[in-house]
Amino acid sequence: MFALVDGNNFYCSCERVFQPRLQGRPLVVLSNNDGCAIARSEEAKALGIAMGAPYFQIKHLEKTAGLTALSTNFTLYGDMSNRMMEVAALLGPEQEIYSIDECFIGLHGIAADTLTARAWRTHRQIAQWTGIPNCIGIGPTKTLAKLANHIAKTADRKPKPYPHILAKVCNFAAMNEQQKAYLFAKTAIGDVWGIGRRIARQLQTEGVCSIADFLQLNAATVRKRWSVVLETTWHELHGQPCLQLDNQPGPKQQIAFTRSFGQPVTSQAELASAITTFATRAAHKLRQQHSQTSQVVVFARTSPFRQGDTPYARTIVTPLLSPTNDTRAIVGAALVALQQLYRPHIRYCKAGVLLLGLTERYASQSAPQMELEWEAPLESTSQKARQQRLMTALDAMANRFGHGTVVLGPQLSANQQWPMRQARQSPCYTTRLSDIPLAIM
DNA sequence: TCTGGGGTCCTAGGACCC
DNA sequence: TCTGGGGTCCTAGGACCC
Repeated sequence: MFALVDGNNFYCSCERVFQPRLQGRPLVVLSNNDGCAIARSEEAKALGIAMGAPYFQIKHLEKTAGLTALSTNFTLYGDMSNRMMEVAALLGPEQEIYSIDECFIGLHGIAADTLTARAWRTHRQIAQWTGIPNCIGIGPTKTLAKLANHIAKTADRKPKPYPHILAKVCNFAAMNEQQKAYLFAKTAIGDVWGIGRRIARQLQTEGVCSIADFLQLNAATVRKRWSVVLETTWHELHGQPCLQLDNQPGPKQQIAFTRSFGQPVTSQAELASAITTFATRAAHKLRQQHSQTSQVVVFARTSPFRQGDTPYARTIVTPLLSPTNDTRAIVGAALVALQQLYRPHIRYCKAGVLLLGLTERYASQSAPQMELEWEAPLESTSQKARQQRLMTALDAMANRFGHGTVVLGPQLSANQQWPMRQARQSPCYTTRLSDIPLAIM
């Protein structure tokens, strides 16, 4: 058995913990650059604000409907997430942290008839100890646990189609076949984890609208007509587990640092400044997980929304001679790519750096890829050691004093217009001494 | 005027091998 | 004029997730 624990409207709920005046009122948290709504309170949803709605289209609701819009504060959300996960972990012996606001819990060894009561206790503990409202779904597969969680959330806020008794905590294992059949018939196929808009539309044109319809299909047909991925979902919905709990995720296989610009960027120096920053940050992430990269990808593009601008988008992949974790080598490769990519008179609105072909820095089994080079000898061991000490020092300064305390030259070469707009960010209540809230007795 | 960021997995097709 | 069969590895692109 699996449980899925999920914080409701997570970013909004984190803000409300420290600003109780936002309780019961429409609230959205905006994406970077205060671009669009990426989290909405129930009251904001009731105003008809869609996920991803551009801020400039909903701004008027601040005056007319009491809407509050906040910039993202990932430091706060990350810390609140850690606290929620610690409490959620008490539900069972194993935990997979699936995203910032949800985790799977492996429930093996726990008596089936105690599961629902146990989940209710965890639900209340998370609410009481962290202030985050949450829902818990339980099922014999991960997909069914996700589905149970979806039902628990929906039943909590709407009277239809699910009975209110399933609100907040929903346990498939505690239901009889008739009850399950009712829920499968009432749930749209697109609400299932792993079935996105594309596949849902294709299924609907074949007359498959509900989960019940989908379960009627033949597994082989599903695989042939769609994919092995969808067949997995089919088995999981039938109660046959295919997806394991992954409680020890390995290092990431790719690392990205990309940003939209607050204002369009046209000059090469400014773009080089941005790319240098992005590559520096990506290299920092790379070292934090003790990896090295063998491919640096740089892209830049115009806005898909601005009509009248000449559309332009290019991606350049640069393979490296040998894997590295050195910021200077990664920035160097990225800037060479930028020279090939750059065109004047283009209004760039988004750019990024991706690191691919990641390997473990200290992998003992395999010998590292070496350079075949006649002229210059390979870097000496002492050079490598010095280089690593330099990177360690850079990371220590970034971690202690912040990114941008020490930077490579190209990052400074332009008056930086590209940093993000974040006009309305809340304090880092839980992670910065000066931001800790005061309780006046 | 103003529209996010960071991931994973699978598959088809090309390059290359013997 | 006529030109095999069976593999692996890599990459780009598409689908999905939060």
